[in-house]
Amino acid sequence: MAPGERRDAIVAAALAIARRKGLAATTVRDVASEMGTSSGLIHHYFDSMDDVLAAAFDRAASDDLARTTEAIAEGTDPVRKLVAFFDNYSVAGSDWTFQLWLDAWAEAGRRPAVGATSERLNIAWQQLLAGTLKEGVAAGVFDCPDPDATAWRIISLLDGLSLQVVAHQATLARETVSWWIRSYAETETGLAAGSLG
Amino acid sequence: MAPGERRDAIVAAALAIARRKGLAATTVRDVASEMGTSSGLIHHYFDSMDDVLAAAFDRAASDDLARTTEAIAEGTDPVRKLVAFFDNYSVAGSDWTFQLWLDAWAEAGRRPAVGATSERLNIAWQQLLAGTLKEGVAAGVFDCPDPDATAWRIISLLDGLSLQVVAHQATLARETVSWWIRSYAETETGLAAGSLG
DNA sequence: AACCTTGTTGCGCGCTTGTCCAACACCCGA
DNA sequence: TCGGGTGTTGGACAAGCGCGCAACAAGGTT
Repeated sequence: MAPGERRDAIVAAALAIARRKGLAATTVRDVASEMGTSSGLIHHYFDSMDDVLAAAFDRAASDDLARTTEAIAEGTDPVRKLVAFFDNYSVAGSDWTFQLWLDAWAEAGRRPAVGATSERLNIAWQQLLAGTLKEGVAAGVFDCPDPDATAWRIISLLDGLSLQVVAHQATLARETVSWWIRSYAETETGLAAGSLG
Repeated sequence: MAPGERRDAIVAAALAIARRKGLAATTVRDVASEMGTSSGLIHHYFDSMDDVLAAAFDRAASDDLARTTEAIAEGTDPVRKLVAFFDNYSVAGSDWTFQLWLDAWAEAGRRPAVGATSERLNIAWQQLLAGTLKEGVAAGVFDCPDPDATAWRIISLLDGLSLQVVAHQATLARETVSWWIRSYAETETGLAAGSLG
Protein backbone atom coordinates (compact mmCIF):
# COMPACT_ATOMS: atom_id res chain seq x y z
CA MET A 1 0.00 0.00 0.00
CA ALA A 2 1.43 3.32 -1.09
CA PRO A 3 2.23 5.94 1.55
CA GLY A 4 -0.67 8.29 2.08
CA GLU A 5 -3.09 5.70 0.78
CA ARG A 6 -3.72 4.47 4.27
CA ARG A 7 -4.27 8.03 5.33
CA ASP A 8 -6.85 8.48 2.63
CA ALA A 9 -8.58 5.31 3.71
CA ILE A 10 -8.92 6.72 7.21
CA VAL A 11 -10.39 9.95 5.90
CA ALA A 12 -12.78 7.99 3.71
CA ALA A 13 -13.90 5.84 6.63
CA ALA A 14 -14.32 8.90 8.86
CA LEU A 15 -16.39 10.53 6.16
CA ALA A 16 -18.61 7.48 5.79
CA ILE A 17 -19.35 7.57 9.51
CA ALA A 18 -19.78 11.34 9.54
CA ARG A 19 -22.39 11.19 6.79
CA ARG A 20 -24.25 8.62 8.83
CA LYS A 21 -23.91 10.03 12.35
CA GLY A 22 -22.68 13.57 11.98
CA LEU A 23 -19.20 15.01 12.34
CA ALA A 24 -19.30 15.61 16.08
CA ALA A 25 -20.47 12.07 16.81
CA THR A 26 -17.70 10.39 14.84
CA THR A 27 -15.23 8.66 17.15
CA VAL A 28 -11.85 7.04 16.77
CA ARG A 29 -13.36 3.65 17.48
CA ASP A 30 -16.03 4.17 14.83
CA VAL A 31 -13.45 4.87 12.19
CA ALA A 32 -11.29 1.92 13.21
CA SER A 33 -14.30 -0.37 13.22
CA GLU A 34 -15.37 0.87 9.79
CA MET A 35 -11.92 0.04 8.44
CA GLY A 36 -11.68 -3.25 10.29
CA THR A 37 -8.47 -2.16 11.98
CA SER A 38 -7.43 -1.03 15.43
CA SER A 39 -7.98 2.37 16.99
CA GLY A 40 -4.29 2.91 17.55
CA LEU A 41 -3.74 3.02 13.81
CA ILE A 42 -5.64 6.23 13.44
CA HIS A 43 -3.30 7.95 15.85
CA HIS A 44 -0.35 6.66 13.93
CA TYR A 45 -1.41 8.69 10.91
CA PHE A 46 -3.05 11.67 12.60
CA ASP A 47 -1.92 13.69 15.57
CA SER A 48 -5.43 14.13 16.87
CA MET A 49 -9.02 13.23 16.15
CA ASP A 50 -9.69 16.87 15.34
CA ASP A 51 -7.32 16.57 12.41
CA VAL A 52 -9.18 13.52 11.14
CA LEU A 53 -12.53 15.30 11.30
CA ALA A 54 -11.17 18.42 9.66
CA ALA A 55 -9.76 16.33 6.84
CA ALA A 56 -13.05 14.47 6.50
CA PHE A 57 -15.08 17.66 6.21
CA ASP A 58 -12.61 19.13 3.78
CA ARG A 59 -12.82 16.06 1.61
CA ALA A 60 -16.61 15.84 1.70
CA ALA A 61 -17.02 19.41 0.57
CA SER A 62 -14.19 19.19 -1.93
CA ASP A 63 -15.62 16.03 -3.45
CA ASP A 64 -19.05 17.60 -3.83
CA LEU A 65 -17.47 20.65 -5.36
CA ALA A 66 -15.35 18.63 -7.78
CA ARG A 67 -18.29 16.51 -8.82
CA THR A 68 -20.41 19.58 -9.43
CA THR A 69 -17.62 21.32 -11.32
CA GLU A 70 -17.31 18.29 -13.54
CA ALA A 71 -21.04 18.05 -14.13
CA ILE A 72 -21.12 21.70 -15.14
CA ALA A 73 -18.08 21.40 -17.38
CA GLU A 74 -19.74 18.68 -19.44
CA GLY A 75 -22.40 20.85 -21.02
CA THR A 76 -22.14 23.95 -23.13
CA ASP A 77 -25.61 25.44 -22.70
CA PRO A 78 -25.52 27.94 -19.80
CA VAL A 79 -29.06 27.04 -18.78
CA ARG A 80 -28.16 23.37 -18.53
CA LYS A 81 -25.11 24.27 -16.51
CA LEU A 82 -27.22 26.19 -14.07
CA VAL A 83 -29.56 23.24 -13.68
CA ALA A 84 -26.56 20.99 -13.10
CA PHE A 85 -25.40 23.30 -10.34
CA PHE A 86 -28.70 23.05 -8.49
CA ASP A 87 -28.92 19.30 -8.99
CA ASN A 88 -25.52 18.85 -7.39
CA TYR A 89 -25.59 21.38 -4.59
CA SER A 90 -24.93 19.65 -1.31
CA VAL A 91 -28.46 19.34 0.03
CA ALA A 92 -29.43 17.53 -3.14
CA GLY A 93 -27.24 14.68 -1.96
CA SER A 94 -27.36 13.36 1.56
CA ASP A 95 -28.93 15.30 4.39
CA TRP A 96 -25.91 14.46 6.47
CA THR A 97 -23.66 16.23 4.02
CA PHE A 98 -25.60 19.38 4.64
CA GLN A 99 -25.54 18.64 8.35
CA LEU A 100 -21.76 18.78 8.02
CA TRP A 101 -22.12 22.33 6.75
CA LEU A 102 -24.35 23.24 9.67
CA ASP A 103 -21.76 21.87 12.06
CA ALA A 104 -19.01 23.74 10.27
CA TRP A 105 -20.84 27.06 10.29
CA ALA A 106 -21.61 26.73 13.98
CA GLU A 107 -17.99 25.93 14.82
CA ALA A 108 -16.47 28.42 12.39
CA GLY A 109 -16.64 31.33 14.81
CA ARG A 110 -14.97 29.44 17.60
CA ARG A 111 -12.46 27.19 15.87
CA PRO A 112 -10.26 29.04 13.40
CA ALA A 113 -9.19 25.94 11.49
CA VAL A 114 -12.77 24.93 10.80
CA GLY A 115 -13.68 28.51 9.97
CA ALA A 116 -10.92 28.83 7.42
CA THR A 117 -11.91 25.61 5.69
CA SER A 118 -15.58 26.41 5.54
CA GLU A 119 -14.92 29.94 4.33
CA ARG A 120 -12.62 28.71 1.60
CA LEU A 121 -15.11 26.13 0.39
CA ASN A 122 -18.04 28.51 0.61
CA ILE A 123 -16.20 30.98 -1.59
CA ALA A 124 -15.27 28.21 -4.00
CA TRP A 125 -18.95 27.29 -4.42
CA GLN A 126 -19.86 30.93 -4.93
CA GLN A 127 -17.19 31.30 -7.57
CA LEU A 128 -18.34 28.21 -9.36
CA LEU A 129 -21.83 29.63 -9.64
CA ALA A 130 -20.59 33.12 -10.46
CA GLY A 131 -18.42 31.69 -13.25
CA THR A 132 -21.40 29.87 -14.70
CA LEU A 133 -23.43 33.05 -14.60
CA LYS A 134 -20.67 35.04 -16.26
CA GLU A 135 -20.45 32.54 -19.08
CA GLY A 136 -24.18 32.87 -19.60
CA VAL A 137 -23.95 36.63 -19.64
CA ALA A 138 -21.10 36.51 -22.15
CA ALA A 139 -23.17 34.19 -24.32
CA GLY A 140 -26.08 36.59 -24.14
CA VAL A 141 -28.30 34.03 -22.43
CA PHE A 142 -28.44 35.60 -18.96
CA ASP A 143 -29.24 39.17 -18.15
CA CYS A 144 -27.43 39.72 -14.88
CA PRO A 145 -25.71 42.99 -13.99
CA ASP A 146 -23.60 41.64 -11.12
CA PRO A 147 -22.99 37.90 -11.33
CA ASP A 148 -20.84 37.81 -8.20
CA ALA A 149 -23.53 39.38 -6.06
CA THR A 150 -26.21 37.25 -7.69
CA ALA A 151 -24.21 34.12 -6.93
CA TRP A 152 -23.97 35.05 -3.27
CA ARG A 153 -27.68 35.70 -3.08
CA ILE A 154 -28.67 32.47 -4.81
CA ILE A 155 -26.33 30.40 -2.65
CA SER A 156 -27.53 32.13 0.50
CA LEU A 157 -31.17 31.55 -0.33
CA LEU A 158 -30.30 27.96 -1.10
CA ASP A 159 -28.48 27.57 2.21
CA GLY A 160 -31.23 29.28 4.18
CA LEU A 161 -33.95 27.11 2.69
CA SER A 162 -31.91 23.90 2.85
CA LEU A 163 -31.27 24.61 6.48
CA GLN A 164 -34.98 24.50 7.19
CA VAL A 165 -35.34 21.26 5.30
CA VAL A 166 -32.50 19.53 7.14
CA ALA A 167 -32.84 20.98 10.63
CA HIS A 168 -36.64 21.03 10.79
CA GLN A 169 -37.73 18.23 8.54
CA ALA A 170 -41.44 18.99 8.50
CA THR A 171 -41.36 22.74 7.97
CA LEU A 172 -40.64 23.00 4.26
CA ALA A 173 -40.88 20.34 1.58
CA ARG A 174 -37.79 19.63 -0.43
CA GLU A 175 -39.62 20.03 -3.74
CA THR A 176 -40.96 23.41 -2.68
CA VAL A 177 -37.46 24.60 -1.91
CA SER A 178 -36.21 23.32 -5.22
CA TRP A 179 -39.00 25.16 -7.04
CA TRP A 180 -38.44 28.44 -5.22
CA ILE A 181 -34.73 28.41 -5.92
CA ARG A 182 -35.20 27.84 -9.60
CA SER A 183 -37.78 30.61 -9.78
CA TYR A 184 -35.47 32.97 -7.98
CA ALA A 185 -32.57 32.12 -10.24
CA GLU A 186 -34.76 32.81 -13.25
CA THR A 187 -35.60 36.24 -11.87
CA GLU A 188 -31.97 37.07 -11.17
CA THR A 189 -30.82 36.00 -14.63
CA GLY A 190 -33.72 37.36 -16.65
CA LEU A 191 -34.75 33.91 -17.81
CA ALA A 192 -38.36 33.15 -18.62
CA ALA A 193 -40.36 31.43 -15.89
CA GLY A 194 -39.97 27.69 -16.12
CA SER A 195 -36.68 27.80 -18.01
CA LEU A 196 -34.88 25.92 -15.24
CA GLY A 197 -37.42 23.13 -15.01
CA MET B 1 -36.79 33.05 46.30
CA ALA B 2 -39.98 32.81 44.29
CA PRO B 3 -40.82 29.57 42.54
CA GLY B 4 -39.54 29.56 38.99
CA GLU B 5 -36.95 32.16 39.82
CA ARG B 6 -34.38 29.50 40.42
CA ARG B 7 -35.33 27.97 37.11
CA ASP B 8 -34.76 31.27 35.39
CA ALA B 9 -31.38 31.59 37.03
CA ILE B 10 -30.39 28.22 35.59
CA VAL B 11 -31.52 29.26 32.16
CA ALA B 12 -29.62 32.53 32.45
CA ALA B 13 -26.46 30.74 33.52
CA ALA B 14 -26.78 28.21 30.72
CA LEU B 15 -27.27 31.04 28.25
CA ALA B 16 -24.17 32.83 29.50
CA ILE B 17 -22.10 29.70 29.00
CA ALA B 18 -23.67 28.92 25.64
CA ARG B 19 -22.85 32.37 24.30
CA ARG B 20 -19.26 31.88 25.40
CA LYS B 21 -18.62 28.27 24.44
CA GLY B 22 -21.44 27.27 22.16
CA LEU B 23 -24.66 25.40 22.81
CA ALA B 24 -23.17 21.99 22.17
CA ALA B 25 -20.24 22.52 24.53
CA THR B 26 -22.34 23.64 27.48
CA THR B 27 -22.34 21.03 30.26
CA VAL B 28 -24.26 20.51 33.45
CA ARG B 29 -21.15 21.22 35.50
CA ASP B 30 -20.51 24.44 33.60
CA VAL B 31 -23.94 25.72 34.48
CA ALA B 32 -23.69 24.67 38.12
CA SER B 33 -20.27 26.25 38.42
CA GLU B 34 -21.51 29.49 36.86
CA MET B 35 -24.29 29.62 39.46
CA GLY B 36 -22.04 28.56 42.30
CA THR B 37 -24.34 25.65 43.12
CA SER B 38 -24.25 21.90 42.69
CA SER B 39 -24.87 19.96 39.52
CA GLY B 40 -27.70 17.99 41.07
CA LEU B 41 -29.73 21.16 41.32
CA ILE B 42 -30.01 21.49 37.57
CA HIS B 43 -31.68 18.10 37.34
CA HIS B 44 -34.07 19.04 40.07
CA TYR B 45 -35.54 21.70 37.78
CA PHE B 46 -34.99 20.07 34.41
CA ASP B 47 -35.50 16.52 33.27
CA SER B 48 -32.49 16.54 31.00
CA MET B 49 -29.64 18.70 29.80
CA ASP B 50 -31.33 18.82 26.43
CA ASP B 51 -34.21 20.68 28.06
CA VAL B 52 -31.86 23.16 29.70
CA LEU B 53 -30.20 24.01 26.41
CA ALA B 54 -33.54 24.28 24.66
CA ALA B 55 -34.80 26.64 27.36
CA ALA B 56 -31.66 28.75 27.12
CA PHE B 57 -31.94 29.09 23.38
CA ASP B 58 -35.67 29.64 23.70
CA ARG B 59 -35.11 32.56 26.01
CA ALA B 60 -32.52 34.26 23.82
CA ALA B 61 -34.58 33.92 20.68
CA SER B 62 -37.92 34.68 22.34
CA ASP B 63 -36.57 37.94 23.70
CA ASP B 64 -35.53 39.03 20.24
CA LEU B 65 -38.88 37.98 18.86
CA ALA B 66 -40.83 39.86 21.52
CA ARG B 67 -38.78 42.98 21.03
CA THR B 68 -39.29 42.83 17.27
CA THR B 69 -43.01 42.16 17.61
CA GLU B 70 -43.29 45.18 19.83
CA ALA B 71 -41.33 47.39 17.45
CA ILE B 72 -43.59 46.35 14.59
CA ALA B 73 -46.77 46.85 16.58
CA GLU B 74 -45.87 50.47 17.25
CA GLY B 75 -46.29 51.71 13.72
CA THR B 76 -49.20 51.63 11.31
CA ASP B 77 -47.49 52.06 7.96
CA PRO B 78 -46.76 48.60 6.47
CA VAL B 79 -43.55 49.85 4.91
CA ARG B 80 -42.29 51.11 8.24
CA LYS B 81 -43.23 47.81 9.84
CA LEU B 82 -41.20 45.94 7.27
CA VAL B 83 -38.23 48.18 7.96
CA ALA B 84 -38.68 47.56 11.67
CA PHE B 85 -38.61 43.84 11.03
CA PHE B 86 -35.27 44.02 9.24
CA ASP B 87 -33.81 46.40 11.80
CA ASN B 88 -34.63 43.94 14.58
CA TYR B 89 -33.91 40.60 12.97
CA SER B 90 -31.36 38.79 15.09
CA VAL B 91 -28.22 39.45 13.12
CA ALA B 92 -28.98 43.16 13.18
CA GLY B 93 -28.53 43.03 16.94
CA SER B 94 -25.69 41.04 18.38
CA ASP B 95 -23.68 38.53 16.38
CA TRP B 96 -23.78 36.24 19.37
CA THR B 97 -27.51 35.79 19.15
CA PHE B 98 -27.23 34.68 15.57
CA GLN B 99 -24.39 32.42 16.58
CA LEU B 100 -26.88 30.74 18.89
CA TRP B 101 -29.14 30.13 15.93
CA LEU B 102 -26.24 28.47 14.11
CA ASP B 103 -25.66 26.30 17.17
CA ALA B 104 -29.34 25.43 17.41
CA TRP B 105 -29.64 24.46 13.75
CA ALA B 106 -26.59 22.24 14.04
CA GLU B 107 -27.85 20.62 17.24
CA ALA B 108 -31.45 20.28 16.08
CA GLY B 109 -30.79 16.85 14.62
CA ARG B 110 -29.13 15.55 17.76
CA ARG B 111 -31.14 17.10 20.58
CA PRO B 112 -34.90 16.73 20.12
CA ALA B 113 -35.84 19.52 22.51
CA VAL B 114 -33.48 21.98 20.85
CA GLY B 115 -34.81 20.94 17.44
CA ALA B 116 -38.42 21.45 18.48
CA THR B 117 -37.64 24.86 19.97
CA SER B 118 -35.73 26.12 17.00
CA GLU B 119 -38.43 24.91 14.65
CA ARG B 120 -41.12 26.63 16.70
CA LEU B 121 -39.23 29.90 16.86
CA ASN B 122 -38.33 29.81 13.20
CA ILE B 123 -41.97 29.45 12.35
CA ALA B 124 -42.87 32.25 14.75
CA TRP B 125 -40.46 34.59 12.98
CA GLN B 126 -41.85 33.56 9.62
CA GLN B 127 -45.39 34.20 10.80
CA LEU B 128 -44.46 37.59 12.15
CA LEU B 129 -43.13 38.59 8.77
CA ALA B 130 -45.99 36.91 6.90
CA GLY B 131 -48.49 38.78 9.08
CA THR B 132 -46.80 42.07 8.30
CA LEU B 133 -46.90 41.27 4.60
CA LYS B 134 -50.57 40.32 4.75
CA GLU B 135 -51.44 43.57 6.43
CA GLY B 136 -49.65 45.42 3.68
CA VAL B 137 -51.47 43.46 1.02
CA ALA B 138 -54.82 44.18 2.71
CA ALA B 139 -53.91 47.86 2.82
CA GLY B 140 -53.08 47.78 -0.86
CA VAL B 141 -49.46 48.74 -0.24
CA PHE B 142 -47.81 45.42 -1.08
CA ASP B 143 -48.35 43.34 -4.19
CA CYS B 144 -47.59 39.85 -3.03
CA PRO B 145 -49.49 36.77 -4.24
CA ASP B 146 -48.32 34.39 -1.51
CA PRO B 147 -47.18 36.17 1.66
CA ASP B 148 -46.42 32.92 3.50
CA ALA B 149 -44.07 31.70 0.81
CA THR B 150 -42.54 35.14 0.44
CA ALA B 151 -41.90 35.30 4.16
CA TRP B 152 -40.06 31.97 4.05
CA ARG B 153 -37.93 33.12 1.15
CA ILE B 154 -37.03 36.46 2.71
CA ILE B 155 -36.15 34.86 6.02
CA SER B 156 -34.12 32.14 4.36
CA LEU B 157 -32.18 34.65 2.29
CA LEU B 158 -31.63 36.65 5.44
CA ASP B 159 -30.43 33.58 7.32
CA GLY B 160 -28.19 32.44 4.49
CA LEU B 161 -26.55 35.83 4.14
CA SER B 162 -26.30 36.43 7.89
CA LEU B 163 -24.63 33.08 8.21
CA GLN B 164 -21.81 34.25 5.98
CA VAL B 165 -21.45 37.45 7.94
CA VAL B 166 -21.26 35.73 11.30
CA ALA B 167 -19.38 32.55 10.43
CA HIS B 168 -16.94 34.07 7.94
CA GLN B 169 -16.59 37.64 9.00
CA ALA B 170 -14.62 38.92 6.05
CA THR B 171 -16.61 37.39 3.23
CA LEU B 172 -19.62 39.70 3.04
CA ALA B 173 -20.09 43.14 4.54
CA ARG B 174 -23.01 43.66 6.84
CA GLU B 175 -24.21 46.73 4.92
CA THR B 176 -24.14 44.79 1.67
CA VAL B 177 -26.31 42.08 3.16
CA SER B 178 -28.70 44.66 4.52
CA TRP B 179 -28.96 46.30 1.12
CA TRP B 180 -29.53 43.03 -0.74
CA ILE B 181 -32.25 41.97 1.63
CA ARG B 182 -34.13 45.22 1.30
CA SER B 183 -33.88 45.08 -2.47
CA TYR B 184 -35.14 41.54 -2.51
CA ALA B 185 -38.05 42.39 -0.23
CA GLU B 186 -38.97 45.25 -2.53
CA THR B 187 -39.06 42.86 -5.46
CA GLU B 188 -41.20 40.33 -3.62
CA THR B 189 -43.69 42.96 -2.47
CA GLY B 190 -43.83 45.04 -5.63
CA LEU B 191 -42.43 48.09 -3.87
CA ALA B 192 -40.42 50.66 -5.78
CA ALA B 193 -36.65 50.36 -5.50
CA GLY B 194 -35.39 52.25 -2.47
CA SER B 195 -38.70 52.17 -0.62
CA LEU B 196 -37.15 50.27 2.27
CA GLY B 197 -34.20 52.62 2.65
C1' DA C 1 22.31 -13.53 11.28
C1' DA C 2 21.54 -9.44 13.66
C1' DC C 3 19.33 -5.09 13.60
C1' DC C 4 16.43 -1.21 12.84
C1' DT C 5 12.56 0.98 10.83
C1' DT C 6 7.86 0.92 9.92
C1' DG C 7 3.09 -0.67 10.29
C1' DT C 8 -0.20 -2.49 13.35
C1' DT C 9 -2.42 -4.29 17.44
C1' DG C 10 -5.18 -4.09 21.57
C1' DC C 11 -5.33 -2.77 25.99
C1' DG C 12 -5.94 0.55 29.54
C1' DC C 13 -5.23 5.08 31.71
C1' DG C 14 -7.28 9.41 32.79
C1' DC C 15 -10.84 12.22 31.99
C1' DT C 16 -15.55 14.06 30.93
C1' DT C 17 -20.24 13.41 30.11
C1' DG C 18 -25.45 13.08 31.71
C1' DT C 19 -27.96 11.04 35.13
C1' DC C 20 -29.26 9.30 39.45
C1' DC C 21 -29.58 9.08 44.48
C1' DA C 22 -29.08 9.06 49.47
C1' DA C 23 -28.51 12.43 52.70
C1' DC C 24 -28.90 16.91 54.74
C1' DA C 25 -31.07 21.76 55.61
C1' DC C 26 -34.85 24.39 56.07
C1' DC C 27 -39.39 26.08 56.77
C1' DC C 28 -44.23 25.90 57.52
C1' DG C 29 -48.47 23.82 59.30
C1' DA C 30 -50.34 20.60 62.74
C1' DT D 1 -42.33 19.83 69.25
C1' DC D 2 -42.91 17.15 65.77
C1' DG D 3 -43.45 15.69 60.85
C1' DG D 4 -43.13 16.19 56.01
C1' DG D 5 -42.65 18.64 51.85
C1' DT D 6 -39.26 21.21 49.33
C1' DG D 7 -34.74 22.82 48.08
C1' DT D 8 -30.05 21.54 47.79
C1' DT D 9 -25.85 19.04 48.17
C1' DG D 10 -22.02 16.24 46.60
C1' DG D 11 -20.65 12.26 45.12
C1' DA D 12 -21.29 7.65 42.78
C1' DC D 13 -22.23 5.60 38.53
C1' DA D 14 -21.88 3.65 33.84
C1' DA D 15 -20.77 4.91 29.49
C1' DG D 16 -18.00 6.92 26.39
C1' DC D 17 -14.17 9.65 24.86
C1' DG D 18 -9.13 10.67 22.96
C1' DC D 19 -4.81 9.20 23.49
C1' DG D 20 -0.44 6.81 24.74
C1' DC D 21 2.14 2.67 25.03
C1' DA D 22 4.29 -1.80 25.21
C1' DA D 23 4.35 -5.46 22.23
C1' DC D 24 4.35 -7.99 18.01
C1' DA D 25 4.85 -8.65 12.66
C1' DA D 26 7.30 -8.01 8.61
C1' DG D 27 10.80 -6.34 5.48
C1' DG D 28 15.12 -4.17 4.18
C1' DT D 29 19.76 -2.96 5.36
C1' DT D 30 24.08 -3.92 7.13
